[in-house]
Amino acid sequence: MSTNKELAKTYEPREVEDRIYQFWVDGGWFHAEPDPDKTPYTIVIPPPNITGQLHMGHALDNTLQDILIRFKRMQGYATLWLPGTDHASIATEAKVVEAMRKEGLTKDMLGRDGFLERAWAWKNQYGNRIVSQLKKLGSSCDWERERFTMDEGCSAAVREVFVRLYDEGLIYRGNRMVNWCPHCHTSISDAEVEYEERDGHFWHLLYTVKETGEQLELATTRPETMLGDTAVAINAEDPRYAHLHGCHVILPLVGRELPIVCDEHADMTKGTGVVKITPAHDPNDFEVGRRHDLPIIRVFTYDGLMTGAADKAAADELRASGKAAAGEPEVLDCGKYAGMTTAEARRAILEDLEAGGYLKETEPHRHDVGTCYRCHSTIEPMVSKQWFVKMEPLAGPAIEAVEKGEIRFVPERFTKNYMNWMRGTRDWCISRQLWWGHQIPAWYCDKCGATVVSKEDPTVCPHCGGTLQQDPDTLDTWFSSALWPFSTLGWPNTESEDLKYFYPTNTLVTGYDIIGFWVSRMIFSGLAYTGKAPFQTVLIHGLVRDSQGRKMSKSLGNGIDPLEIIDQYGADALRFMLATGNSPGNDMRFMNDKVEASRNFANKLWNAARFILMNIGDNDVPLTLPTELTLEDKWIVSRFNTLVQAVTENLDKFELGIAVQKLYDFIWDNFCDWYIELCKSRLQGENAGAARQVLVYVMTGMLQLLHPFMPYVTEEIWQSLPHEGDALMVTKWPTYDAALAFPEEEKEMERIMEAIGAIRNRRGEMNVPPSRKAQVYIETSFVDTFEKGVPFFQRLASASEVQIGAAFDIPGAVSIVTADATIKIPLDDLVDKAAELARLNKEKDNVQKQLDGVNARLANPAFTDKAPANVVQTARDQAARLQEKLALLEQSLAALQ
RNA sequence: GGGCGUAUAGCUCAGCUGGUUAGAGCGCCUGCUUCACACGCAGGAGGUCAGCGGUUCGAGUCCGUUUACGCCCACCA
Repeated sequence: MSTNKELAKTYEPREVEDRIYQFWVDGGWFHAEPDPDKTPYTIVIPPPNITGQLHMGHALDNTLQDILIRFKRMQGYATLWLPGTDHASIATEAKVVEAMRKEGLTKDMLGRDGFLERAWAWKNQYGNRIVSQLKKLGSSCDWERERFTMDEGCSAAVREVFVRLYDEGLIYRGNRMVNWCPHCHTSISDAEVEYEERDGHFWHLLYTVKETGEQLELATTRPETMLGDTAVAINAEDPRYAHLHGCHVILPLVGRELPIVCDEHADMTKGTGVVKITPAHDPNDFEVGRRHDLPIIRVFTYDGLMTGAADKAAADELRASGKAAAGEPEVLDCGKYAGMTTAEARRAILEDLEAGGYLKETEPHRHDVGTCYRCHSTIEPMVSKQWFVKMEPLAGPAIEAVEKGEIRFVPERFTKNYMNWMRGTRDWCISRQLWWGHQIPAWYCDKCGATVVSKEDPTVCPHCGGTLQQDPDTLDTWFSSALWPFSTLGWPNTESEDLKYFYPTNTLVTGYDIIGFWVSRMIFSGLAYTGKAPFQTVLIHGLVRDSQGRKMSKSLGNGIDPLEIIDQYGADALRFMLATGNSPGNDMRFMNDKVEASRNFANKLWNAARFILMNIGDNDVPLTLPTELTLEDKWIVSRFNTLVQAVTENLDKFELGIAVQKLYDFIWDNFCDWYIELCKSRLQGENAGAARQVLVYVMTGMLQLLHPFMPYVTEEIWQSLPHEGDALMVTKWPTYDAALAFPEEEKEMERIMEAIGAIRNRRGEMNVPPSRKAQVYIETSFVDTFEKGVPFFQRLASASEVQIGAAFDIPGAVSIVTADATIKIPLDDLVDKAAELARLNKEKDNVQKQLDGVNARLANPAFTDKAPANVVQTARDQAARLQEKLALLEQSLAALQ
């Protein structure tokens, strides 16, 4: 079937993309089903947040995935690219709260159910935006399988895992030090804390020793925590304070008596060697507190204010009721400081300390401050009752799987990154004080205080029949993301056909910035719950930066909208640009020039197709190669054959940037600049049919190889060329064919091309316009080869007539020497004899220099003995060629004089 | 304090397991209304591959070291 039609002079992506995308969708070619006759190839998408808008990072990530998927699909795999979105608990909740705020509403006013209703409405309204944006990019996802981290299946998987881990003792609840974001009003995991360097101070305080009356100097960066101090630590080995063992200090402003404890945490070499201990608000101090069984006194509220009488009363009441869990902190009524923000309290406390003579010194100090990854508020370390996943038993197998090579990172260096993360990680705080997300499947009995953890919602307490309250908290978003590779395929139903067929997945494509957040958690989750590594290869890419190398960010306003780029240059140009000049794991800069170059390339291809179509006209073109191939046919076919092999290999090795470069070079340089030009004379003559066949054959092959990178333009062209089948995207990927390798013809053709290049070069240097044709005499021992090239010299080297022979006596002619021939062109009137002489001499020197170099190597026995035979042979051949060229140059020089 | 990355043409970057004279795009210079394409064609200039040392017959590529920049991790009062 062929559907020839006129193509516009320039490629107009806007008129093509949506139509082609719809055509693919209608064809059902994105959809995958388990097929016993095929091998599966699966990628699960890193689910973008429903709050998100497509940014360059998504564009890169999804372009890479689509390239791999389209490649594998054409190779005949049962290819599944499973799409979906992430509920993004904190981000979404913040958006919904913000929208409510504008209406004067708060969460508390709506209540949990009312709030969730609004959140779902928000999700339904905006959650699909990113999906439609992914489609714009050309992503060939199986949209029939689109998933959401809070859909029924994913939620079931979450509960299954939670209950299982709880039963195995790997999930526990307790009062621990967590990172508290006062702004988002929730705990966050260690991974979600970002450290920022900020200016601060060391405040040197004086605490009076009760027993001796001496003043103990200690430094702190956070004086507002002093109200919660429950001890002062010194090092047992410190001779300066040996006499204070067992003594006490009086806490300034508060008057509380604190023990002086000996603890390794106190470092003799730092400051005065004395540290104040605030177990409720510092991770180190918390540990010191546990070692010495110190009271934990909380002085901040969860809103980041100083605690007051009401807070204390609430805590005391809990305590009195007997329901307080182990390690439940006491709460201080901060008196005059109550209700202040921590920053206000810091100022007030410092003033009071100074007034009381307790502040010895203030010293400027830069230090790292933990901030919330979302809102960048300063994190308050707080003792709080949260749910945790015990990491150590899970990390072991996850480390092993990578060590054993079951999972491979590309590039490999990120293995180290992963290992560091896995080895160093502490227990994972998974509870969040949010409503949007998976509510923790734990219930507490009002009556007997029992904790019930269950997959199904229980109605009454199984122990005493009392009423149950479900834990109000939700799970960390990453808890469900961690299950994504299998929860989306039907797990926990292990009989699911999809799960059996498509899992484990093959390749995970993501940025290095979420190895800790996501990749590592998927790995230990997959191993723990399915017994299998969730994927074989993790292809890591870098960040897309702005043209100055800065991270694209909202606050800088330097982000570039991929959709605008698509609108302006086309999705193919954007994709091609993102895949070009980039190696795995490295950051890249976004530059308009690069997109433009890619757009130009798409247009080049388009015009090559136009040329072919124009020459096809009404003729039928068989989709095979003609029986008789000319020299130039064999050259391009053989080169293409090599290209197929190279590109396939590169793609198999995830060297997408290299593959795309080879395609670019072949299409532009070999095919357009040479082969099409070489064909032109033949297309006018009787042999045009064969030329058309080869043109269509090679063009079709190029379209196939390029399709994963530039799906739209290739499909559009393919549809207008003679073709078989419904769509380029489901044609069979080309394979190397030994019968189409013509190394001899390639060499012959290159001799001719070199000669043409040399002539152009000379004419260019002499500023001879192409319109001035000239006779060309070729002295060569490759007469047959050059005979075949006569029309090429005429068309591409401005030759009028071409003579080929052993020797020509053309007095005053310009002479051009290649390794295979001396070319003489009578352009007497244009020749500056002196310049000609100088040029020939210069070239002779150059050749001589090269020859000397090669000869020196060949004369070195160490080289000839130790270097591989083919390398030595190459050097010998080269020496021979140079020798020959030198001789020809000398002849030309002699003739000139 | 650990770990990692980058340093190649004016700019942005490729260069996989070491092997002829190190490549591309953009920019620059010279020509060209050549019947696909000026989003084009032909030609050209431009690089001691950050410095130093080493391994090797041979190093942009491997090893060591120095410098500059960037990133990640780490509880440092």
